Amino acid sequence: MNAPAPESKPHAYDFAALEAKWQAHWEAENTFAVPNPGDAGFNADRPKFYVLAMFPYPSGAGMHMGHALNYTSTDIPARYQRMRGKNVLHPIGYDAFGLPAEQYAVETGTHPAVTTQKNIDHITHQFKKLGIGFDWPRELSTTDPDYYRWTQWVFLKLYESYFDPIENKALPIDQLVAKLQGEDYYVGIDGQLVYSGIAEDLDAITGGPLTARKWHSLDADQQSRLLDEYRLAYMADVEVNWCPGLGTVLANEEVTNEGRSERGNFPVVKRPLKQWMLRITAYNDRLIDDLDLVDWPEPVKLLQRNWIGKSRGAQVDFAVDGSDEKITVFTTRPDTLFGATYMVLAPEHELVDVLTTDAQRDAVDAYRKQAGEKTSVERQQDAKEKTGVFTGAYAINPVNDEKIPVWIADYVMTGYGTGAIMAVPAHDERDFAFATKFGIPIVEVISGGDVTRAAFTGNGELANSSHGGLTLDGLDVPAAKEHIIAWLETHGHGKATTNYKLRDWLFSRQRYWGEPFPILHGPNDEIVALDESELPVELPEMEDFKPTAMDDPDAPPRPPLGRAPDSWRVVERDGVRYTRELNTMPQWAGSCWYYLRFCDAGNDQTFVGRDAEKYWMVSEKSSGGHHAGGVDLYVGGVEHAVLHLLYARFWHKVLYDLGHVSTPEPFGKLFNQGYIQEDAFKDERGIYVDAFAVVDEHGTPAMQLDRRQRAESSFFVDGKPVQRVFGKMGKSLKNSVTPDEVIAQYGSDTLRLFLMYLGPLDQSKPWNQQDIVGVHRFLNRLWRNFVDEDTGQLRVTRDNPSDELLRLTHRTIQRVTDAMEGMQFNVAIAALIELNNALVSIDEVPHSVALAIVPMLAPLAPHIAEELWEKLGHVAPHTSVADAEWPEYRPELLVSDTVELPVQVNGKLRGKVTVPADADQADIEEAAKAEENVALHLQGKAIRKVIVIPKKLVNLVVG
RNA sequence: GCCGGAGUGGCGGAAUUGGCAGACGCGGCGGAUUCAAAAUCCGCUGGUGGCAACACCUUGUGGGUUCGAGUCCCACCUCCGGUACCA
Repeated sequence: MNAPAPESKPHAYDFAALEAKWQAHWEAENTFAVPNPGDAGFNADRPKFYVLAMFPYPSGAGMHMGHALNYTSTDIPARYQRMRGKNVLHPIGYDAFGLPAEQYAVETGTHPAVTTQKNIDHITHQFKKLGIGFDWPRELSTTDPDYYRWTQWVFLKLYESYFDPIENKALPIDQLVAKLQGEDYYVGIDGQLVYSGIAEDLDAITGGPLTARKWHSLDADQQSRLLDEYRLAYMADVEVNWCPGLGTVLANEEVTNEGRSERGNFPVVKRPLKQWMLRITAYNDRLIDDLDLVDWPEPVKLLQRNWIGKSRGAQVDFAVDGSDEKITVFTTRPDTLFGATYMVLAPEHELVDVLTTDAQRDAVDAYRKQAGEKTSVERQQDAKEKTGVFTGAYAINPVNDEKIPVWIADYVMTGYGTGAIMAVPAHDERDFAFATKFGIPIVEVISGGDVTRAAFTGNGELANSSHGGLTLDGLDVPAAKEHIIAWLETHGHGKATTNYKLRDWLFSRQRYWGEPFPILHGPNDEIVALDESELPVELPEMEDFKPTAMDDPDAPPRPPLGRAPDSWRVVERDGVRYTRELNTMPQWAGSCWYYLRFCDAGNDQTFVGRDAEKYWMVSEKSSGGHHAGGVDLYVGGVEHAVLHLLYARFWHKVLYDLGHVSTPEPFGKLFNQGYIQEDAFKDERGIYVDAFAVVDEHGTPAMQLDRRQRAESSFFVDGKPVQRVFGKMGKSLKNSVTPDEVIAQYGSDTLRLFLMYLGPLDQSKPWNQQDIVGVHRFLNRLWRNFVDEDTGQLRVTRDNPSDELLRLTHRTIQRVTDAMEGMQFNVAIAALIELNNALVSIDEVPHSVALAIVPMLAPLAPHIAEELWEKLGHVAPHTSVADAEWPEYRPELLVSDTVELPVQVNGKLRGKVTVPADADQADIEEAAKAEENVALHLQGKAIRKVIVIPKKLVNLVVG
């Protein structure tokens, strides 16, 4: 890229100098640090505005254009709201734990803390070069012990709490113990708690006096295990994605569709391991219901609802022929029970071994082995071609006592429902495909389709559904559901239930670079939580923090902290040797509550001070009860729609239940900004071409060279077709531009404007480098309108603007203000350009126009706005434009005695009339008919109807 | 397959929410400056016809509601994103 041409004029727009000047000023003055309630300088009269961009992972590559877009898009509303007179909290931090830093450290032999700090310094410098107005004193990193001390503290709160089913909220576990001691609860079947106050028929619910027990009848070990069943943080044997090659478990999203690790491409196997889990499923309903409280994009809410996946249906018990076992299934279609012609268990289902007959054992074992080795891609391919094997066992359909075969098949999964289904081939597409393949009977129980050809899943009238005293025939689907569920419940064959897709959150990682758990393990496997006063548990210094890779997928995991020195690993208390928990928390942990820490980042007494939390998190609207409060504007990519945003809501609700925060939801308003796409292009020889010399028309990208390139190169030809490659941004693909390069060439004001001008903020759009000159020209033109480039004199006059300019100015104020409120920064910039273009032809800018345009520019292009504001000199020296008032839209200035109306004939514009503003309809009608061009078009035709929309238009209907 | 989002000039995109479609920018064309180019500045630029004034056409396709539709309703097509045997 060419260096900027040397400026010939002594007072030309020198972005490099003035940006450096104002960045130094903001830094020296701490302009964007905002005081908390109780601090010096805190102004309680101002409303608050808490705006937050999802904090970055500080990678070695530094900031890319997506980051620049994200943080500019919060800086603009932050500066705008500040000018609207609010106390604005706009903080920044770093989500710095995680695998990339650890891997980089392993490769280079540098400690992750060192590389992390280096990366943070780099990105911090880039933020400052971009001119983002962050509240720097509140800066934090999740890797800082002063921060993760409180992450550990929240974990303790989770561990020390349970979810009370009656109160529908988290309570301290002590309260559960008190209730159990007070005999408010029985311990029923499977250890579930039964509240004695609501149990009318206790025996039925608790499984009878033999299984229902009181707290005191349990020994100490049983008591503690029972409590563990209820804690929000608990240890359990769970099926996890175990990656032997990396020596760690992986989250689902870290596993590719091919069943391999995203990093390193190692095989990943399912295996049961004892891991920490968080009971997010206790909050299923509240996580769904409270979405109504927040102002989020509907698609994101929907994504979360689908992710939680609530479905209502019934549990039905099927007796097994010749056995005491029963198979429990979940179904959303209990109305089709009479059409159940076989059962399917997931291959991993615990009853498979018990039920399989000797004759079928070999076939079943072979199938299970093969199913277990299937990758998810193969499973997907099997979605059409069903596989399975008969176990030899038969179940008994409770509604008609018919014997139906029990199969195993991998189209039924362990993870959902009970891992077993009743199969109704007539009314379920998957069952239909399976039954057709294996010759299982298809019984139609709902009319309306042709079940010899395809499953019918719609509503219709029940048929073939009578046996004994039970009949569903003639009912429609919803009525049949209701009827059959009542029947199942009275006959003890099942009950209405609700099922969720969401699983509890696997919270252990076998990694070094994460938060250590505040947990000790005793010699008898007992779990001991540390006391708050013992936090933080700092990561030990270690030479070798590499995860242990292994070949044997069944070998026990060996987390890196297992190699920590004994001084860290072993804790002695009262002569008993305890070992610290050796796993660390996943990367999501730190981001679950960072927005709270920003309210009171320096507090070393508590995770967030009461008053600070109340001030920043409780919005004015939330007192009305229709708004959840929380962060006023949270901006980030949709990729976090279900993970981070769900996890954070869960933690927040626990903290809310326990009385530590004031709002039920963390993020009142969410805005998803789009991605910047970085296309790359190859020509026919497979050689990457400069992405900036490619135009894309109708999806067929082709070379388009500008005049200079055409002159220079005989090799590349205009119109030569090239192939689009969706490659990663990078030098090798010739499509990479860093913010630093653009800032060096055009300045950060230009970059900021350009990023916003690319298109609507919530849409993804390609980086189109050649367009950048447009906004750069705008800033240059603006500068020239205000400053004489030869003398440096301000070209501003005290004269009043012309009516036309005054009108344009106020229309611009209105448009820019609306655009700011609606996050339509591209529209705001367009309006400012239009106003600025109107100034080109006049000698001097009227003072009143200057006082409108400069503040409006300030959130978007703050450096040049500061410089011009200072030159305007109508404010005290060293007062930042950031403290200027937003210009007021004064519609009364636009009121005119007359109004110009478009006149249409049959809906087509034929002329214009100017009438007095207070003209009545008859006057307007007369004027319209008299208009020259209109009269021409009327030409004697009869006017059938006249539509007059006051202050908008006149339409004459003829013919 | 299901769910969600979007289709407007050569391109990115505006359109006060039913009222002059194409703001603003890029690109293109023409001009100024320059020895020449880059950069910069000025003008023109949706399509078709016409020397012109002007006329007609135009918001993915087809229909509908309305005095009037890019905007609302119905059907369809295409692209992008999410998800995937969830019983």
